[in-house]
Amino acid sequence: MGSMNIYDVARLAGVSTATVSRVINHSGKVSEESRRKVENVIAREGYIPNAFAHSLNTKKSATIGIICPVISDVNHANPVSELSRLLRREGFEVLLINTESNMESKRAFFVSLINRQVDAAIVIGCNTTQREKEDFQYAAEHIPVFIINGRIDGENIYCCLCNEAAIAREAVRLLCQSGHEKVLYLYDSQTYSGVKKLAGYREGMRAYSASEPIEIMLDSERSSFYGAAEIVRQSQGKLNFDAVFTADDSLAAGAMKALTAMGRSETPVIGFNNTILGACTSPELTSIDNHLCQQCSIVISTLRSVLHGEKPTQCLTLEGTFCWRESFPRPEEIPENGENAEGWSSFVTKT
Amino acid sequence: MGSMNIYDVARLAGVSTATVSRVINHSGKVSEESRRKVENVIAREGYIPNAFAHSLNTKKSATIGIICPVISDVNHANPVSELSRLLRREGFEVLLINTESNMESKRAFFVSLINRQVDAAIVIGCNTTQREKEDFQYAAEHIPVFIINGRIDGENIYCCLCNEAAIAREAVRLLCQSGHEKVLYLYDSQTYSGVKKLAGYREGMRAYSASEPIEIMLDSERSSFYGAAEIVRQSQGKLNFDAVFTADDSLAAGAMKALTAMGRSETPVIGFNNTILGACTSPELTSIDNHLCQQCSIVISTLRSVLHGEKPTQCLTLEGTFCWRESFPRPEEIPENGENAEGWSSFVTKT
DNA sequence: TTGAAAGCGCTACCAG
DNA sequence: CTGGTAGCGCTTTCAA
Repeated sequence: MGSMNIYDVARLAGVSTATVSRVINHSGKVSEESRRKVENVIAREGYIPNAFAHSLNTKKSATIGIICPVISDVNHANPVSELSRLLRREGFEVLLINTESNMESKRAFFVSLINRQVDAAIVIGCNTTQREKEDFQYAAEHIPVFIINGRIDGENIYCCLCNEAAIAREAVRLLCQSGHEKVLYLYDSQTYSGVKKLAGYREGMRAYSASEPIEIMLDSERSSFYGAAEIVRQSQGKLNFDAVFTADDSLAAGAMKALTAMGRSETPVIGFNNTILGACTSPELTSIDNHLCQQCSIVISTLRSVLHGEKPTQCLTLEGTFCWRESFPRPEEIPENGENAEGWSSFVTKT
Repeated sequence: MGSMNIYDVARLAGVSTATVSRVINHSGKVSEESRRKVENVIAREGYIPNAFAHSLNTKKSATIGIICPVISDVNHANPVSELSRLLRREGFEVLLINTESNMESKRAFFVSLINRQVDAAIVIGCNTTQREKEDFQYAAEHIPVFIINGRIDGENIYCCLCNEAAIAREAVRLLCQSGHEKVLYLYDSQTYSGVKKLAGYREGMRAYSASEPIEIMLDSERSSFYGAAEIVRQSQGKLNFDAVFTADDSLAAGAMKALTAMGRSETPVIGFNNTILGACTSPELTSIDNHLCQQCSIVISTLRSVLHGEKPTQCLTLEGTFCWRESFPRPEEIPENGENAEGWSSFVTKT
């Protein structure tokens, strides 16, 4: 049974608990014979050490907390999957907190993680409120905090994000310069990332379009797919747009569904986040990849170095890239004066 | 800083650690004045108790382990989301293990959870191998084990699942009786659930079709969407089928994509698991709902009663239901002799 | 209602 | 290389 402890093992193996501990943790010198005796007893009795007692001494739990807003959203599930894969490889377990909402205060979640002695917290996305900033700084007084696809500056806080504003602006440019200046923008989140995308859209419209921005913010509590479909359907005759750009593929998929039903399937549509949804729709969806997966591996390597006592760069930014599909095929290059739109590789910049 | 312990709080509040402990855990009698003093110190100093030291004494961690094969798969992300929501409501944290594969031995994962003293393990899906069975029974010697959408019998193991074989058989019946007897079945997993669906398909073909089963198992390591699309495309002129039934919506979506490209978009298609994918495709996908979400809440209530020392029913089975959409509209009812195909509600049966 | 003190299971230091 | 032992931070008798 599971009710065996290190004293039992020591007794059965005829050694001290100190020796058993050394064998279990591969620490210190142990004679071949002692090791063999201890390992035999452990295997025979099926002894499993108590990680709590261990951590109480070492002050390390080998556990990382991940805070994510909505794990059922593929944009969060993918990073959680990638992070847990990488963390397992490094010998960490994952304590997962699904906040179920973006805007709620994270204070209690951080307390929960600190209470459980996680070695670090990784947060997927963040907001732009003052409160959010304070919550992160509070947590960072106890444990290092890492942010994927979001940014908050502060001691002991490390971020990795995508320059989504720039690529959103670029998307608008391409839409406009291919003759579609009335770009409808659909979004449903006000996270850091959401704010940046919106800003990029607005900049793009200001720079390249003769018409005013046409933005619609959907209720983030509802399904983005159905919400977007409904909005586009209702826009019939009211809204005057000739292209659609969205903050997420699911919004784009919904919009396309409605457009097709309205006989406007030729309207250019660009989504965001490059999910599998884009391949399922017809026409297939052109989308923007914010390289979440790569952000994860960057964060993990930053985490590793922080836990080793180093002081790595606190904020890294990737550039987004287009994934061209049918809903807006790659346009002939229309270079902006002097600029070159090529080179949207996953180039890493320090800040 | 976080380096404060219960002794510091006791000293600052002018009471003993026992009293502080009582205040924190709302246990035992504490005078109003002592309580106030302690609470003030805790609030002022931002003291966060060490959950490990607590659990070392109480032998309860208020943590549940969830083992799921591939969290980036929406069929697993949804249950994890629902489970974590329900568990949080009950005061539990979640230790998440993403196994990244279905077939690997779960032994090490269980050990990891037991080592971390979780109060119970919830596993999403399971296999049918002898090894799997042994792993579960091993784990169940230490902690109660709960299975969502899978079944393994044994002491201290509790399951909730959907009668997927029955509804798969029913799907085949409806396809056949509406004039499509050459049903192609696409699948890519050999889990308990996968095996049952396949069995249902075979039974259905035996009972209602004049032709032999046409089954293709795809490589589960590859994308099911693209894999299915490729298989169907390659089947051109080789395979003779007039309907498609798949073990998952993503396979169905891929198949439909290929069918449309081949000018066969009128071919009936039925998917499984009723995901959002089905709404994005065109034509929209008829699918089967195995009520995973409901399974989660059943498992959580079972878990609650097990942790309270009760002995609830060990296995509960739900019936699946059809979600009718364009790819195979609800047929006029074609009752089997005497039977009635109505009533696919989420009826719960005991075993 | 309170506090002293003996653990919970394990680690790590120190002496041998 | 080994073992004795004093903690890690908290809970929980048991007496007061």
